[in-house]
Amino acid sequence: MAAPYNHRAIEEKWRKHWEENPININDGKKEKYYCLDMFPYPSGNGLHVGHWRGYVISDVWSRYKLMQNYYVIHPMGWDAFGLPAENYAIKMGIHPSKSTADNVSKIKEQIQEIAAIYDWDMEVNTTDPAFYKWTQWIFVKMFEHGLAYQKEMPINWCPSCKTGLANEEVVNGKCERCGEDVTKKNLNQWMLKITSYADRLLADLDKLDWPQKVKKMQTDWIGKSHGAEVDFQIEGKTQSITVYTTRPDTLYGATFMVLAPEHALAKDLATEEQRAMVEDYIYKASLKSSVDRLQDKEKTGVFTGSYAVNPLNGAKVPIWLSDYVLADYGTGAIMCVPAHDDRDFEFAKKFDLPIIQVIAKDGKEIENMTEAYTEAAGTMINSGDWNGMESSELKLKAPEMIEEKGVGKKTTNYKLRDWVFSRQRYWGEPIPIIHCPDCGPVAVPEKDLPLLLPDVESYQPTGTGESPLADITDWVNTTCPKCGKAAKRETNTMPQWAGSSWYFLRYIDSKNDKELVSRKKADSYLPVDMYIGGVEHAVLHLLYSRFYTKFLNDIGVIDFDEPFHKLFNQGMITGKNGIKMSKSKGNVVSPDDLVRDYGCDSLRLYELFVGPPELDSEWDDRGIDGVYRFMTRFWNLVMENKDKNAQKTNELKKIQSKLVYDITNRLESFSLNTVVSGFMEYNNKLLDISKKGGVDKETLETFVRLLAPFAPHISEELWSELGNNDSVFHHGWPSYNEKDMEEDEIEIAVQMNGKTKVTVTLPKDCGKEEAIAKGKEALGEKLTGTVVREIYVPGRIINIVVK
RNA sequence: GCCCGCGUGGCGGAACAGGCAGACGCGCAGGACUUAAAAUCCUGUUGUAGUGAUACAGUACCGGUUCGAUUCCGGUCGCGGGCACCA
Repeated sequence: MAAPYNHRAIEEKWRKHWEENPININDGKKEKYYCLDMFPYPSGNGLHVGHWRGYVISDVWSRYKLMQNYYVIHPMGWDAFGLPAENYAIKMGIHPSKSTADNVSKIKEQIQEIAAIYDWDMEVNTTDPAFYKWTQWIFVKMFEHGLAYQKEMPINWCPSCKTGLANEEVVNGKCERCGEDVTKKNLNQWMLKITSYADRLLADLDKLDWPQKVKKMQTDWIGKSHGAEVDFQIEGKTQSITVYTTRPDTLYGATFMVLAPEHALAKDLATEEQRAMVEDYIYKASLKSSVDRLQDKEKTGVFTGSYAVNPLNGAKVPIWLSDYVLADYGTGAIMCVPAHDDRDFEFAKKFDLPIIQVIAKDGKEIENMTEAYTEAAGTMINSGDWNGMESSELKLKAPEMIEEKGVGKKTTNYKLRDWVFSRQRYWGEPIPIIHCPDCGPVAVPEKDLPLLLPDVESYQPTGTGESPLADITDWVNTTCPKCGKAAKRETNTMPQWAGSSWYFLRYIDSKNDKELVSRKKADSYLPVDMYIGGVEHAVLHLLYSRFYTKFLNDIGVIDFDEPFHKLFNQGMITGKNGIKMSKSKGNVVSPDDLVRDYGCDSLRLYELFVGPPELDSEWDDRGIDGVYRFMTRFWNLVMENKDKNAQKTNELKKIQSKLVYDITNRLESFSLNTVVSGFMEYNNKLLDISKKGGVDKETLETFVRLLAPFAPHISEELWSELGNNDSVFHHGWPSYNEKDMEEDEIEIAVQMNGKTKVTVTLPKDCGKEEAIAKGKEALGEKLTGTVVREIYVPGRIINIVVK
């Protein structure tokens, strides 16, 4: 009796073996393949089975590429700065530098349980000064190129995390991290001018092999629109108000204007009688949080008392203020066409403002309008010289026509805002700027980088809008690098996204202290070929990384302008009923016990078997038994047959080729759950054959080679049991023989009126006449009625249509 | 409100390109082995009717295209996700 499957002994043996004899070697000749995981932040809770799945998927893919003879770049690192790590530290009362280091070593141990082929020599950690030196260096370069600038403005503020947030970090008016309602706070902030890359960020999405969903989310986030800016002269003043509209075709229907309460002219426009009301409205609007602003569906507003002139027809239109107009989009002012815009319609109804239709729907004006007609479809009416034109055509031409008339210009707009980059927190990269009373903001010289984060006792956020660093006077007080006079350091830190926006560049040259990455290495090993991670970063990290990459390309650090060629988003593993795994819900499944009881190989297979990798799956521990049974049976199959010297029959030839064909196709299309079911299915077939006679060695070896990327330990062990002395990963990916898969006879279904009645076995190249005859014969007595049509699709179906 | 995706047994899920729906696995039921249990192996497992071969129904619902629809088209309902006053 051969040895039973002992996962613990086997896995321990091969882990040690791989450590001493690495299987992924860069010999300088092989083509590279860069397969990257989204690096984790070192949470104190450790890994759960959901994290595992992503890492298993990327490792399977990496090992597959390895077997296809690539030099595989498959690194891992730590996104250790930022709010989650700091909040954890505060909660536990441990200094973040210590708690993150502890968590990193804990998680690293867990990640090593996966037995992925990570190259730990490449490891990076965003909190390592040797790493963040370059995070700061990029900021300095952006500052020098005018892409990092300061601005005093009301920004999103999380009262619980006590810091400012980027637009991307506010989800439904709440803080992305802690769920607290986000308020506004007026702060002087460092901003990154991501908007100057808006067009390229949008256009280059076409180049990427990414899920449609993610591309669309980025497209929507960038939110490019085409339209016109139109100038409305203020009555009795020399100034005019510029509005942005995507519907210049409706300009004749503009019956009033609305300015955001924060608009620069808002106060000046108030007449004596209206002044008190206007100032009251502006004050109240400033107190509203973004949640209030979202939730208050009911329109509010105040009349300024002033009027403007419609530049086309000279009509006098009242100027109102309302918080439904956003101050930071377009010009912060809009022209209102209540007949053709829902929001303007609602506002006009509430404040009893005139409604003029300028598009005739189906050739006539709508009587008793109860809602706005918002489509650009119909003939123009009440529109002076535009009357009779088609609205959809006019919409496209109007911007130029307005430009010709000298009352405005054609323009585009984006929803994307510049990136609020300052955080009033301790645990981040200090922004390397010195504020000099004479020179203004001056970058810390490159020779002084990294600018170290000072080690302090008190790192709690202050909540005042000042960073905790502001209290460290010896650190704050310095001299200006330009003029040498006394100056103060910037005390805000960078957001968590700063390090993660470029870390993938650093892995391939992680110890270089002269450059961010050597150009030679960058040209050889970058960009990333396959990027695997959750979909939650669709607009945050993935947009920021693309922005950074384009900038670094522009300044010549790298020679490409998109970081990630292909993106795969794995689904989430949830607890029962689709509830997200979390410590507070008590439904976290740790991989540790499963690895102990079933082995790493079984857990790897089961992580894939639970469902399609791109979809969310509910975790159910029980299913792993099935995978473990498969492993045992396959083990027994090989052990029983390895020395049998069984003949290779035609049947076995066919099975071998079909196995390679099926597994490869499923793997290529990332249908990893069906790869595993395929292994089970073919194993069952071979067990059957084994009972009848035996399975030849080549078939067994082929199976082992295919299984290797999925279950590496057992595959290496069986590979050696089959008499091989080297690693199974050095034998390439198996190929199949088309001829061996050909069938002489094919069983096909015989239908009557499209419903299958019987099956019949036909020769491979059976002609129609013979096929129909055999089909009818097989139907026998079931064939009733008059035959009106006979359909034969070779290899697929016979269908007899009767009446 | 707008945009995107998805609805298949008791459960997770499969079905290449419009051609035998339910592969594979879990669970469950019965059997073998065992003093017994676990493990293992075998058989069955969409529903209804029938001892049975078999018949009919069936991929959220209604309709269409087709010899034939889980697959394509239109509509309805349900679930999930994204955006959310962006003019």
